[in-house]
Amino acid sequence: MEEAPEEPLQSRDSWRDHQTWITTQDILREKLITDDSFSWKLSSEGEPGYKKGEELRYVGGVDISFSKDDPSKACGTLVVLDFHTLQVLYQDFSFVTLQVPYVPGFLAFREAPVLQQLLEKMKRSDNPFYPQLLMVDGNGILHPRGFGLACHIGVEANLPTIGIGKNLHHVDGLTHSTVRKLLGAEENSSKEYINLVGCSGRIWGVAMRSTQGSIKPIFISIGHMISLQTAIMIVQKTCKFRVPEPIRQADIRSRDYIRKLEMNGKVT
DNA sequence: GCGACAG
DNA sequence: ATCTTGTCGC
Repeated sequence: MEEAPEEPLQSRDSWRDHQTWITTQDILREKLITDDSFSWKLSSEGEPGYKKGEELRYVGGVDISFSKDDPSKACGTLVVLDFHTLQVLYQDFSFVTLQVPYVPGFLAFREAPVLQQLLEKMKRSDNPFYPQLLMVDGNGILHPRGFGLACHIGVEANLPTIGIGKNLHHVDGLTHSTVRKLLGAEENSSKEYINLVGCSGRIWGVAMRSTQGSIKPIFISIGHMISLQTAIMIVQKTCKFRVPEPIRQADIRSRDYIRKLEMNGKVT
């Protein structure tokens, strides 16, 4: 007669968190700026009356890598590159234990805190290399509620951001096969990128062949305070390989950092 | 109903 | 995200 089915306590809690997260995203999204809203210029050449120091120079990149032994141990990384030379001017790491799980659509609640802390540390110390623009390993508005990790960090740090996805997050009917079809289409064969138009007609970003002849695209979407057109241009100018340098350097150095820790047995 | 689903 | 070597080609 003991028929009371085991109350799924954990699912009740995670449902509550889930709703809180959605509310948070909806509130923060009201502050999102989706066009160019920065003081620097892209091409200072020939611009009448531009002031030196106003052009884009410091481009940041953030990424997180994980321990292979303990998936909750992670290394958040922030790098800043010179926009023109693509040389790394600054790097910083934060080794942390993450308590929040990865849930598709809620990546920011897992990864944003560490990355924001790295930005904050740089700003507090008035570091001259503080980024004028940040590229994020994860999507911007290409997200179920139009507010991915890049938007989240952009709004909370009040910084222009661009979202870079290495895989497509299925949104508004966009699928892997949709993109394959579009990129493979004859009329698009010469284009470097194609708009990601969902069933609703909304443009969520672009799929870009960042390297000549590369099959696997990257997915660019706006984060905060930047237009898609400008974002595309900047990504193109920072791509030596498939992934733009700020993201790639953050990724490489982040893995390197965590690998060295594991070598010294500091993780396990 | 089942599966898909950034990192 | 992470587990993983060599290998084919410019």
